[in-house]
Amino acid sequence: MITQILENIKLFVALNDAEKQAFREILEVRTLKKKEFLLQEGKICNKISFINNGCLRAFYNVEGVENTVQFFFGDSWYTDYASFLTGQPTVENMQALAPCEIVQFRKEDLYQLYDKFPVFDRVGRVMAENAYLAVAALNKMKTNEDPQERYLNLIKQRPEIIKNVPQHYVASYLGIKPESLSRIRKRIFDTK
Amino acid sequence: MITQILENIKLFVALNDAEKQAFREILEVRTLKKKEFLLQEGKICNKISFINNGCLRAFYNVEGVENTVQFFFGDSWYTDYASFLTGQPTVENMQALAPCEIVQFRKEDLYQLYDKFPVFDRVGRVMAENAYLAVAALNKMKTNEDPQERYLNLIKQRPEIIKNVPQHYVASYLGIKPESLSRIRKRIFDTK
DNA sequence: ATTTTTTCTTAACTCAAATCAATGATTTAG
DNA sequence: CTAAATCATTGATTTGAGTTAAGAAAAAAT
Repeated sequence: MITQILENIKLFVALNDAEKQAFREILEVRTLKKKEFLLQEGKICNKISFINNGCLRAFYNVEGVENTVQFFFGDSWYTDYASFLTGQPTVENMQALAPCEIVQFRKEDLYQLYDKFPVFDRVGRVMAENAYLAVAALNKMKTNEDPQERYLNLIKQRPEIIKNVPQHYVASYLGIKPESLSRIRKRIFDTK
Repeated sequence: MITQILENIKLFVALNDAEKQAFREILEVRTLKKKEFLLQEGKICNKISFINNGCLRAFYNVEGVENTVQFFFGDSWYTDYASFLTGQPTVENMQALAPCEIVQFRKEDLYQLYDKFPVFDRVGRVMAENAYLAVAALNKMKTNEDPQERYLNLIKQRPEIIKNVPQHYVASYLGIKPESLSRIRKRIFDTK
C-alpha cells in the first residue's frame, strides 16, 4: 500500500529511517470508484497524489466540451502543479476511468517536511522537474505533429492507453472528434 | 548590465553580499546580432540566460518547417529546461529577431552555488516552477483554443508580440500558415 | 534614393476534420 | 439475462486551413 510510493521515491532520493517515518505520517490512502473525481475545476489543488493502481483522465471543460490532457496509470505521480504552486483555483478535472488506489499528502505537510528535512527539497524539485518534462513533451507533440502522427506515435509509445482507454477519450487526447479518429483508423488499417 | 538580472532575482529571493558576489562571478555577458542563434538543435543546453533586452524566437525545425514555440523580450529568462535537466541534445532553436543583450551562466557553476549557498536552491526551484507554468499555459492554449481564438487572446494578452514580431512568425506560433492568419485577420476586421 | 529582399494579401482549388444524422456493437446496470 | 446506455462506425455535407501562384506593400541593403 504505502510501500509502493516509498519504493518510487527511492529511485531518486535516499531517505533515512527518521525521514521515512516523518513521510509516512503525512500520507493518506484513498480509493476512487470509476467516474469519481480526484480533482474538479474551481477547487484549489493542495495535494500531491501517487497512483498505486487504476486509471485516470485529466481534462479541461470548455463550454461543455471535454478536452483531454493526459491519462494516468499505476505507479505515477499527479498534481495540478499550476494550482498547487499559485494557490489559484484549478481549471483541470481529474476523473477515474477505473477504480483507483491512491496515496496522497497535503502541501502544508510537505512544506513542513521541507523545513525539517532538507532532503525533501530534492523530492520537491524532482517532482517539479518531472512535471515540467511531461508537459513540455505534450506541448512539443501538439506543436509538431498532426492527429494521425500523434495516433501512430501513441500506439508505439503508450500502448497501455490504446488498450485501456475508450476510443472517444483517445480522440479527445489527440485533439479531434471520435468520428475523425474512426476515419484515421480506417485510413491506417485499410492501407496495411 | 548585470544589475538588471540581480534586480529580477530580488523579486523572489534575497541575497546577502557574499551570495551576490559569488553570483556575479559566474555571469557572462553576451550580445546577439539579428538572426544569430542563442541555441541550435543538436547542441546540449547547459546554460541559463537572462535577456536584458532584444527579441528572440524559440522554434522546432520539422522537416524544413519551423514551428514557433515562444517569443522572448527583455527582462525574461530562457533555457531549454528539457536539455538542461536531462543533458540530452536539444531539439529547440533560439534565434534573435532583433539585437539582444544577454546575461548567462553555466549549469556547472550554478550547481556549485547550490552546494555553497543553499539560497540558490530556491533560485533553481523558482526557475523550474516558472518554466513549468509557462509551458503548461502554452499546452492549455493549444488544447482549448482554435487559431482564431488564440490570435484574439494574443492581441489582448501579449500585444508586444503583435507589435514587434513579423506576422508570419505569429502565424507559426498560432500553428497555422501566414495565408491563414491573413484570412483570419480579414474575417475579424471585416466584421468590426 | 532606389534596388533588392522580405513580408503580407488575395484568389482558386484541395484536403482533412467538424458537423449532422443514422445504425451497429459493446458495455453496464437493474 | 436482458434492457438501457454508452461507444464506434459510416455517409453526406460544411467549414476552415493548406497549397499554389501572383502581385502589392514594407523593410533592408547598397
